[in-house]
Amino acid sequence: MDKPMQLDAIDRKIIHELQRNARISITDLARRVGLSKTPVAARIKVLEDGGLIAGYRAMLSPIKLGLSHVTYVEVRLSDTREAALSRFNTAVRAVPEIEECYMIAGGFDYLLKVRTRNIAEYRRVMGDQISALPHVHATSSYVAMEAVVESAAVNL
Amino acid sequence: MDKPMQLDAIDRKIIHELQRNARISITDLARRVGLSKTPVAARIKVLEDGGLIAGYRAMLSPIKLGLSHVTYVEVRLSDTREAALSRFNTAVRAVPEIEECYMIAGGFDYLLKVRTRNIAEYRRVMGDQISALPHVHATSSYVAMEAVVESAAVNL
DNA sequence: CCTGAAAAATTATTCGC
DNA sequence: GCGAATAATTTTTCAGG
Repeated sequence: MDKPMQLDAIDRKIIHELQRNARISITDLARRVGLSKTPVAARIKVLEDGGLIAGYRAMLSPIKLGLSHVTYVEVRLSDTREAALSRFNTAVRAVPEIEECYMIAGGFDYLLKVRTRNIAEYRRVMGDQISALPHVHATSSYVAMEAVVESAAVNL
Repeated sequence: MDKPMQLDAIDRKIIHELQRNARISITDLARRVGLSKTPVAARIKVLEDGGLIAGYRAMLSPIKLGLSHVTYVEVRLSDTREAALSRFNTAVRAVPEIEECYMIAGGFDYLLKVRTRNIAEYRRVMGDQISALPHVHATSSYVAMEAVVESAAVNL
């Protein structure tokens, strides 16, 4: 699961279309990329089996779900040895409100993106879940006021 | 496009399944939520028309695409009047390497998530695109070393 | 490696209940 | 909302270049 795959122009067109609409039929897709259905179906299978296409997902509107509160949380750990980092990573993955988590260069900090229904729920998640993550030493919260670009497609 | 929709338990099951696999058939979906196909198809249409389901997208592996470099950029503007913010927002949406952009409370800062092929490309994007965004006064970059949680599903 | 058409399998839709 | 029947598409397969 780590090396880039070799893609030609047609593969790129295919993933571009599938990123725009995961439910497009092979018939439609073949027409758009200028090939017949047979090779298009075969290429999709290669892309899926190779892990480049990791799945197909419905995009849900957070606002329509009432999940409009986004906060970024900077986390500093008290222990940054490998075992501690590993424990932290595992625990983070078990908190569903954490939509993203990256380890940041420079002092072994983490940046979390947390999505909740409102501030009250955010406080609860912060107090109950995030503060309780292993080895957390300090946190700083940055509240989002407006989503200018949200979960954009990957730039091909 | 702004008020939360009213959902019952079955709607929630439907969107949960579609978030897991956008290509599931109505036949399968109906079986999983314990209803017949007719009402499931009707519910999906309501969810789509209401904007809760915003679309269906193939999830691509950034690593397999060779797009493994993630940087968060904190941006401070020199002008935070409404017209300036609006200009900035519009310009941000035109940069495909910017995957996310939120306006952050407290001093009208922005937080960008930028994805590139490598550091060299990041420097180019930073120099050519981000620095050139309207009213940018200063930026700070935070390089991600590891993706612990990446583009997780929305927590239902 | 692709084409094109035929065949086989599924799927979505439309009813009356 | 159910379930069967219809109708429409879709995926797969295969011979041929």
